Amino acid sequence: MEKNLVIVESPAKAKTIEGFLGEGYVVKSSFGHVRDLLTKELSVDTENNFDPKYEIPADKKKVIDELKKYADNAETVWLATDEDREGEAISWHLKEALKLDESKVKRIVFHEITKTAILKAIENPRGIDKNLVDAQQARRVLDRLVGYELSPILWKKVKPSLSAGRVQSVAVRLIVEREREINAFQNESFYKVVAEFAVPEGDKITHLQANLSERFKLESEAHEFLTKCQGATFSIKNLEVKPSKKSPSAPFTTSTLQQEASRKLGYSVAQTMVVAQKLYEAGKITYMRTDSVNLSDSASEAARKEIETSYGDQYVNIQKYQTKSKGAQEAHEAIRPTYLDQHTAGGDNSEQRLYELIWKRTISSQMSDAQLEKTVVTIDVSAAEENFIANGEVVKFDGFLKVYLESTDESNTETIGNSAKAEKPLLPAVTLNQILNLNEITASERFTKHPPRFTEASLVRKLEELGIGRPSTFAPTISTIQKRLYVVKEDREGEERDYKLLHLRNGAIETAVKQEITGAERAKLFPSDIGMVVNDFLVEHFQNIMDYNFTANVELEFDAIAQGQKQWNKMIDEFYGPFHSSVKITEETSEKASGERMLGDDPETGKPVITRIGRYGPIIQIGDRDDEEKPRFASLRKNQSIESITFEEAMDLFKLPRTAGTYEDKEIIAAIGRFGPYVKHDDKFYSIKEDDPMEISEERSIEVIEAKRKADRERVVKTYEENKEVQVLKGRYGIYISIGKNNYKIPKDKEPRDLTLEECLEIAANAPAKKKGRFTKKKS
DNA sequence: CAGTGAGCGAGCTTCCGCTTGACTT
Repeated sequence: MEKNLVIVESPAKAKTIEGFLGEGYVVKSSFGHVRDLLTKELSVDTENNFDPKYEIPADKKKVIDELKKYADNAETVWLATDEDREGEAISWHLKEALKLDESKVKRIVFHEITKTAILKAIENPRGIDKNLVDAQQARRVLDRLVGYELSPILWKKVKPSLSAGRVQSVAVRLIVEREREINAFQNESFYKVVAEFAVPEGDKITHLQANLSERFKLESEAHEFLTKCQGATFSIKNLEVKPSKKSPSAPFTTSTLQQEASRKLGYSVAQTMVVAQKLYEAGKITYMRTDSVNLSDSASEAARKEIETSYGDQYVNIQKYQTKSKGAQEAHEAIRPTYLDQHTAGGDNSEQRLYELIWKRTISSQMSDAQLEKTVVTIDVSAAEENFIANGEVVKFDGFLKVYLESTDESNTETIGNSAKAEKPLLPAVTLNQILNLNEITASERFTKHPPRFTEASLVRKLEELGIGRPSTFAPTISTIQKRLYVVKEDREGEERDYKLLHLRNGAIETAVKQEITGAERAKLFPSDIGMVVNDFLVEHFQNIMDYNFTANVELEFDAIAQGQKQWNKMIDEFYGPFHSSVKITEETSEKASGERMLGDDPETGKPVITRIGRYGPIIQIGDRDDEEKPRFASLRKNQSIESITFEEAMDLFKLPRTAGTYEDKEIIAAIGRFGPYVKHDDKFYSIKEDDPMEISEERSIEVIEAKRKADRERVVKTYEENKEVQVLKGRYGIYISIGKNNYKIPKDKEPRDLTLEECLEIAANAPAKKKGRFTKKKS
C-alpha cells in the first residue's frame, strides 16, 4: 500500500494525476458526493437547529469501502476535491465517512490538471474550510426543505407525483410566462421599402440594394411614397466609411457549449453532455462541467504556437477572459482540447464534430480582432423627404474570423466552414452626387414578431443569466421539467398568411398579394396545461420561491456563511419560519387547482361548458358534477390547451366517436383515445397518424386497416399449431418471444428461427422476474 | 394499449448538485 492517498472527484482525473505523482502516491476517485440526506424522509430536524441526517447511499457503499482500505493504510490522505462549495463539502463528508483522523488529513486544491499545478498544490496544503462546508449544508438543506415541502402540497392540491423546487419551478415559470406573452402578442403590419439601383462598373452593371430609412404603417402611405418616386431623381447624398472591429468569444463553459452545439450542430443539451463526457474520458478535452472561461498558461502557450504556425504572428492575441455569469465558482478550467495540436479527436462522428467546435472556439479566443470597414451610403430621393440607406461591410483583416464565428439564436443555419465570413454585402464603388438609375422599388408588408419561444439551450442561457442552476444540473433540469410533463419539446407547423407587395417598375405601380408560412417552430419548449396550472398555483402561494431573484438572494447569504459572517442554521431558520407557515396556510386554506375555465352554455341543454384538468388530463365537461344527470366529458386534443381553447373548438370534440363507414359488414368507428386518434373495426384498434378522425373517409379507413394487417403478418417470425398463444415476433429491439401478454428475450446462443415450442416455454419459465427498478414504470 | 373524469383511501410520489456506470425495452 502506498503512503499517500489522494482523493479527487472524477476517475478520469484520478488517472491523469496518478501519472504526474508517481511512486508513493495512489490516486482514487469519490465519484462525486459520498453522503447525502435520506431520500425517503425530510432528513432535516426542523425542531433542532435543522440538524441534517446524512447517509451513504447504497450505490456509494462500495466506493467508501474501497477508499477506506486505502485510507487506513496511508500515512496521509490528500483531499483533492474541487475548489468550490460542493467540493469542500465532499472533502468534509469524505473525512466523516472514512472516519479519518485529523492529523493525517490534508486538503489541497488546483484549478488545472497540469503537473506543475498538482505539485504546487501538494506543497501548499490547508485544512478543510468549515465555513464553506456550512454554506454547502445551507444550500443542501434549503433545497431539501423547499422541494420536500412544496411537492406534497402539489400532490394534495393538484395531482400526485408532481414536483417543485428552487430551480425547476422557476425554469417552468420562464416558459409559461413566455408562452403567455406570445399568446397576448398582437402583431402589427408595416411596409418595408427596398430599392434596387443599377450601377455601371467598367463595362458591367452591378446592383445596389438600399432600404428606405422609414417604415410605413399603411399601404396607402407606401403607395403614396411610390407615386412620389415615379420620375424622381436618385442621387448619392452622403458616403460614410468607418472602421470597426469584431472580437472573438471567450472559451467554452458548459452553458455556452450547450448553446453553440445546439445552434451549430443541432444537439440537445443532454446529447452535448454525453458526447463531451466521452471526449473527456478519452482524454481529448478538459472537464466539461465548468463555469470558468479561464485557460491555463500552458494551454494559452499551446494556442499561441498553433496560431503562429497555421496563420502567422499577426493572428495571435493571447488574452484572459473574465466570467460574466452570476455565482460562477470557477473550480475548473474552461472547456478546451487537452492538446491543441490535435485537430481531430477520433471517436464517432458526433464526437469529432463537437471536438472540432471546441478546438475552433479555443483557438479563436486567442486570436486577434477582425478589422472591418463599414460603409453607409445615403441616397436622396428628389421628390420625397425620406432617404434610402445602403450598408456594406468589408473585412480588412479577418483575424479570428478565419477560424470561428459564434452563432446567434436568430441565425441558427450558419455552418462551421473553415472561414466564417461576415454576412453584409460588398457595395459597388459610387461617388458623391452620382445619379443612380432605378431598377425597381418594392414595398412589402412585414409583421412584427412575438418574442421567441425557448429552446433547451436558450433556456439554459437564461437560467445561467439569473444565476439559477449549476453546470452539472442544466441538462438534468431540462430533462426533469419534460419528464414531469410541465413542458414539452415540440415542432409546430406554421400557418399560411397573406402579405401585400407593391412594385414600382418601369414607371408603373403594381400591387400583388402573396403567401408565406409563419409561426413554424422546431424543437421549442411549450408549457403543458399541467405546467401552467402548477406554475400559477406556486406563483400565487409561494411568491418568494418563484421570484426570479430568489436564488441570487440566497446565494448572497450562502456567501456570508462561507465568509464566516453568519451561522448556517440561523440563516435557514430565518428562511424556514415564514416559508413553513405559508406552506401550512396553503395546505389548510387553498382550493384545489384545476385551471377551470367557463366557456359558455351548451345550446342543446343550456348546461355550462367548462374546461379543466381532469384525472387523466385536460378535458371539456358539459354539465355540473352535482347534476342528477352525469356530465358529459371529452378530452382535449394534442396542441389544444385549456388556456386557449374556444367554445366552438370545445363543442367540436363531442362529435367523436363517429361512424366512418362499414367494412366486411362491420362498422368503422373513428375516435381519439388515450394514445391518440384511431379507427376501430371488429374490436380492433388502428392508430391513425396523418388523418383527422373527424374527417377520415371509409376508403381511407380501410387503407389504414389493411396496412396494419399487412404489417402484423410481417411481424410474425414463427407460430405453433399446438399453442396459438406462443409466437416468435420481430419487434423494435429485435426478435423476441411473445406468450399472451408477456414478452421474453431470446438467449444469444439460440437461433430464433429454429426455436421449438418447448424451447420457448422453457425460456419463459426461466426468465428472471421483472425487476422494479428506477426505470420500470409501476402499475397503478 | 385505446371506455374513464370518483369512490374506500393503502402506499407511493418529491429537491439540488457532485460523479459514472449498469440497466431496460
